[in-house]
Amino acid sequence: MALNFTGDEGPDFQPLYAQVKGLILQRIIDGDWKPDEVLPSEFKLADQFGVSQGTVRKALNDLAAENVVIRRQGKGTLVAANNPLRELFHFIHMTDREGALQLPTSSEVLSCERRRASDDDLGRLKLRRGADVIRIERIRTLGEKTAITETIVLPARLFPGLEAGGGANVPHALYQHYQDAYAIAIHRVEEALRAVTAGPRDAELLGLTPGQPLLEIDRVAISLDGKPVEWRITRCDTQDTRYVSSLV
Amino acid sequence: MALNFTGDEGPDFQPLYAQVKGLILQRIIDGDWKPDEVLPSEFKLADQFGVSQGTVRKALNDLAAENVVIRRQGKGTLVAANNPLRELFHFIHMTDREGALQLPTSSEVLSCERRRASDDDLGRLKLRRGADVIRIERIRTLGEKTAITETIVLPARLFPGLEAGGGANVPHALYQHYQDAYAIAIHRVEEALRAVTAGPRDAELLGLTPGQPLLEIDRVAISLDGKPVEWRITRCDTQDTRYVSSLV
DNA sequence: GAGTGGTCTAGACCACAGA
DNA sequence: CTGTGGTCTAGACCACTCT
Repeated sequence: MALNFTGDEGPDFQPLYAQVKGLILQRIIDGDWKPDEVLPSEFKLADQFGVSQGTVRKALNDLAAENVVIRRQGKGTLVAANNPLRELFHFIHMTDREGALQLPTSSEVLSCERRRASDDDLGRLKLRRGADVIRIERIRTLGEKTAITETIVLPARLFPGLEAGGGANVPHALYQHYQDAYAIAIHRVEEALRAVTAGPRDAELLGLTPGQPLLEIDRVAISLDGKPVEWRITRCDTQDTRYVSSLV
Repeated sequence: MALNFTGDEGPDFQPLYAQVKGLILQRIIDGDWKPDEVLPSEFKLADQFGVSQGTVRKALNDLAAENVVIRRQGKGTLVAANNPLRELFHFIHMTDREGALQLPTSSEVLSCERRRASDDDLGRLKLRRGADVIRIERIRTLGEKTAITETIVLPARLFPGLEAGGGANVPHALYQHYQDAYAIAIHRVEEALRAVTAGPRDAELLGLTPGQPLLEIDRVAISLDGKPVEWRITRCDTQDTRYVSSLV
């Protein structure tokens, strides 16, 4: 066991429960336990790691607070999966005027191709110069209306073959696809918002007149191991919708 | 002690630690312990409530996770105060292009008056028909530039005298003022964003040409006891700034 | 040195899910 | 019925803050 017990505390000392948490997280990242699978019980993990059940419990509760696992009494501790429900709770922020969550209902891929990463791509996705990316353009509907244009940039190395067929393989629910087809779990997203004016292309795609205001959402999606794996720019008509953000 | 122990579990049964948490929260709301004051130690609270120290600990840790209190080893458990630092961490979302937090540096009150609440005011602040509100209009600077117009609506009953002198008493840091002058602690905010076009008045105040896009932030601030106490509409020029939102 | 919260352990009983 | 996580308790030792 590689755990630090009291006595050999180095400069990067971590409490036992944090070490246990890290080990469990690593095994989830490695795919030892896959999404929707049940982890061993607290007592079994405690035996494996040579710590008390209470210490494992704290580690698991921390991971649950970070939405890495889901704990259910009587059932066990599951690895969180990027299913539509999770997406709704964690990654959807658009609502209608009354505040009810609006999940995009469909999408149409306009283009999908592999190309050399631009400087912006390199910066956002922390790639090395010369890396390739897959770039997808699509439009999405919110409610009844085509209200969203999206440009999605992915490291080509992580998503081999995704660009095949010009986007014929690209489903609507991308995060679920990343998980199921590439074993990449989106853990959290960082978003930066601004107001922009619709250019001629946006206006045409969304049926607006150029110059109308759009909400631009610049989102980087971060995987379980903390690396940026998707950069997405969403432009959204907010005449009938809102972006909600409830913060403490 | 009004605590439910095992046996008299009604339909609204709550675990002990949740009951203790509620009692502590209520005493903070009542002002028994004021912002920046130290609560009694875990053992003293455990004695007062007739539970074990571990149960109090869980209650306090929960309150700390909700930013109601701050726990410091060796020092004690403090009631969270709306100081500039807290404001920066919890309520500021504007950054510059590089992502560094931009806190508004100054403000100028344009108008401040008491009036009958509009229908929108009633809905947002959950007031009864006929209630009065205080309505403040001001502009704020971000970095070097006047980039923000704000309309703030407050229930007049909660903030007596705030409108005196047409806003001469209205300082820049409002949440701190609510806390210090009116004992009202802003606990969290709910925000809804959309993109709008600058009207003639916005354009004039911010030095823009009408029609330019602005980010509109519609924010309701919620006090510790869960009631809406401020409604604020912020319009912001996002040419040089971004609104950040980091969500799990 | 005295007092605080932070960590770790051990054991008890309960509520829930599923065979 | 068995096994799971949820709650509650009790006690030990450590790290930090302040006097």
